[in-house]
Amino acid sequence: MTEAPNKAEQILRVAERMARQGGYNGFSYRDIAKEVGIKAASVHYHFPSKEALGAALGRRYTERFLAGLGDPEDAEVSSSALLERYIGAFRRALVDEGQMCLCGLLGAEVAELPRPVAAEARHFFEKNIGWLSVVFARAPGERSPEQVRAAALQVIATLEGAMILARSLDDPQVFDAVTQGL
Amino acid sequence: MTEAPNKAEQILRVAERMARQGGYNGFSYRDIAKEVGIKAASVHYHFPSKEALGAALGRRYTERFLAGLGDPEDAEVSSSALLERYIGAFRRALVDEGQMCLCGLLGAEVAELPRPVAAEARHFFEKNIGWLSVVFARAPGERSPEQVRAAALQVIATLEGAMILARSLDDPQVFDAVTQGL
DNA sequence: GTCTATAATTTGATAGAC
DNA sequence: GTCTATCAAATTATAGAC
Repeated sequence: MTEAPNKAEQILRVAERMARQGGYNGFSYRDIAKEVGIKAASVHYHFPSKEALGAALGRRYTERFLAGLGDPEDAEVSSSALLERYIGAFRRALVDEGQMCLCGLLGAEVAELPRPVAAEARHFFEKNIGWLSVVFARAPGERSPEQVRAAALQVIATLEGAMILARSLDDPQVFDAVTQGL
Repeated sequence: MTEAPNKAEQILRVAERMARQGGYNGFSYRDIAKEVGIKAASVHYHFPSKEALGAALGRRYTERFLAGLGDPEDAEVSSSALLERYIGAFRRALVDEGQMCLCGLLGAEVAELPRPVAAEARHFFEKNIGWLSVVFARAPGERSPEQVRAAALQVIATLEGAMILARSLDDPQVFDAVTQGL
């Protein structure tokens, strides 16, 4: 059974969905409140400022995303299977949830975001680079740390771009056409 | 000599720069007016609605971007040189101008954009796919139309993602690390 | 924790004078 | 073409009652 989520959790869920459609400026306290079934002032009780809410969204998204990926050092799973798992995480977000990667969208807007929110977007990517670097370091073949990092950056960039393309062209198959190259 | 731009052109320039930093909801008529040196009401004379302004921004950006790429069938230039030119166009936008690709940012926000604006973002990508497909069809080697299109999609996705990553990590070298894989 | 009430500002947009 | 004046609505945020 899924526990009945508390209000803070409900707010985060609703806000995340909205942020992943329209970005940081694409949702308001009133929008969230209406959907959660409370008043905007009550949202401020849980998240005093929008900047705090935005940062909480980014933090939560990063934690959940990384938890879903599992341990990149797991000896039971091959490095190629881990890469497939990584790609699958983005694919699910796009195809099943019908949404953009939260931190991909925030990253695109990063120049105009409050610092704490921008910091969370950056943190998401640093963590993702770390995870993929472990995977690529495990894969057979000789590679320098720079090459490992570059490979990680290439995968992340391709996936974020694939989501943008698939959504702009309104065609989920575009995502698969792009990722077949990974 | 550069001609003194008329007001509509000045508005478009200022608005584009703002949109490429913060997205469609990241600029206002007042912001633009202030920088151009007129009043917000005067901006409405040139662009009656924000949706119309947003669509004009996308159209203009796409035209300028494609014009800068030149003819993909130019026999004087090799297909590999054309690909480098394509990558260079994104690199300049990021490194020299310090900005995101307008349509990459709009594409990320596409789910919450007014239809005419979303249509321009889509149009940008369709045109880019067309341009790159001509280049890849010219390159040596046997490829199906599907493979050509997939290669084009992969390049575009990688470049848009590379911009997001480089900006989020505040490190232009990330762009080069990603594109060395193309 | 949630509410009402309200503040202060910003937003996109229009009417009409010049 | 640009202005002043104005609008209605939306925005983030706070104070204080319950």
